[in-house]
Amino acid sequence: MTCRARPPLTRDSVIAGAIALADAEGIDAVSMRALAARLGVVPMALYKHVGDKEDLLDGMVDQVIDAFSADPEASETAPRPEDWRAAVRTRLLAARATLALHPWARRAIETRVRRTPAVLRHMDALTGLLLAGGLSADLTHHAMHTLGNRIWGFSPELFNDPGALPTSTRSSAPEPEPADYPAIMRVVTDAQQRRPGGSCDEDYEFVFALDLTLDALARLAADGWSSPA
Amino acid sequence: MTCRARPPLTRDSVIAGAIALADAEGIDAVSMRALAARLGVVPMALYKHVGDKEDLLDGMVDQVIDAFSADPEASETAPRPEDWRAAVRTRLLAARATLALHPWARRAIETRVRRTPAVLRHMDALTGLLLAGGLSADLTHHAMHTLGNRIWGFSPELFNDPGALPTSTRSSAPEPEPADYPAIMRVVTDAQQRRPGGSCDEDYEFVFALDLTLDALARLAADGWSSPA
DNA sequence: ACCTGAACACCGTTCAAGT
DNA sequence: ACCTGAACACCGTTCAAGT
Repeated sequence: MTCRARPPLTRDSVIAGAIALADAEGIDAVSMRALAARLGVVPMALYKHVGDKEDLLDGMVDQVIDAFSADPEASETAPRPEDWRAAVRTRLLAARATLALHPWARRAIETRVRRTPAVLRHMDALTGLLLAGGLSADLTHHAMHTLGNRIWGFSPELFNDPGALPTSTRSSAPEPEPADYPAIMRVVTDAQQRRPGGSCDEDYEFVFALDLTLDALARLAADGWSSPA
Repeated sequence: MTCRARPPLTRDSVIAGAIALADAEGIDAVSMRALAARLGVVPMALYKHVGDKEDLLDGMVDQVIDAFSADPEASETAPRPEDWRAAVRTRLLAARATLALHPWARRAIETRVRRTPAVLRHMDALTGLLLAGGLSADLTHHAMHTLGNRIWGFSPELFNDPGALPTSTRSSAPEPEPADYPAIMRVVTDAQQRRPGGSCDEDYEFVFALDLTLDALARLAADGWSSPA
């Protein structure tokens, strides 16, 4: 006899379970076995719904990106093509807001190699905004590369240890002394005076880099930049 | 009786072995057990020289970065502080050349969280070039964040599948049709006409983004930019 | 000081079988 | 169609022991 009615698994419910697990316990806790246990099922049951673990991770990223690539509001926020900078900015900040809900997604996106539908949809929307803004196809291409991972709403982590900056190897060798890195210390000291909390304001750095890039691209576009050779 | 004289392991030789293994078979082939086998030793012998696998990976990244953070020529190439843009450019292209020899290093760097001595040395040298060039500590800080992973000589991968662009989920759902992504197709078609090989010229994209960023920073510095509020 | 052997608690994935 | 059980070939790491 069937003991308890359990809604049958689907690809989406398996992926949603994996996202919930990653949100709760981090991406390292997402193993096929742990996910199966959480869904009240034997590990092998998952393989009817996802091809393998890579496919599961692709699905997780796709489902998260869907939240902003589906894009309910982008059509309202970019009525005029000449506002492409504002439109791009809005879209990338929306991506950033979504990603903030799923801290594991940043690293997961970096390691994905497959281009899933939601990923393509977001990239296409962004590319479309640049083209509509009057950038040439060539300049648009370079613009996408220059934006890089910032199209997903995150910047690379630079000083990424929470808290203290200089950390060292576990064994051997001289411990890194602050005095050995005077230039870094000067910058860090300045930043700490400006922001007593201590570490970097990642949101500010994201916007700074984004606006710097968009400004520079707008200038190239206005100058009628075209590829050398 | 000792059968064959084997030079005793050291931390550096263990790490060098891991780098050789990663170069030959990829980073996924680097397991403690496979590395031990390659070094003709039992897995547990490694733990006398590295703390754990994380420490091994930190060591690998550190040893690779050492190749350009040790920096024999940088002192010659940046004699005049006002040439900071050229000096930064040279240093990052050197980093890129080193990284090209170790394709696995890109992903390894992205996942590292520890700041090892060679990492700090490179960051400090770069920070120093910007400060010497007359950028304020604050602007230098934002510059480092803006450069992001490009300080290690790589850009984020955007269309990173070798060959064809649109790839899909393994199962279910509509296969992504090129027609669904008209903006991407326009850009890709344009790029392919320009470069019949097909895919992106990663070297060109790296330099494009780097110069765009350096130009924009130089302009801010010349305008005496300072942080709002 | 440096290396070994056996064991523990995990992985992802296959295959053949159940309902 | 969907799920199960047992097994395979791996992991990283601990502990107590060897030389």
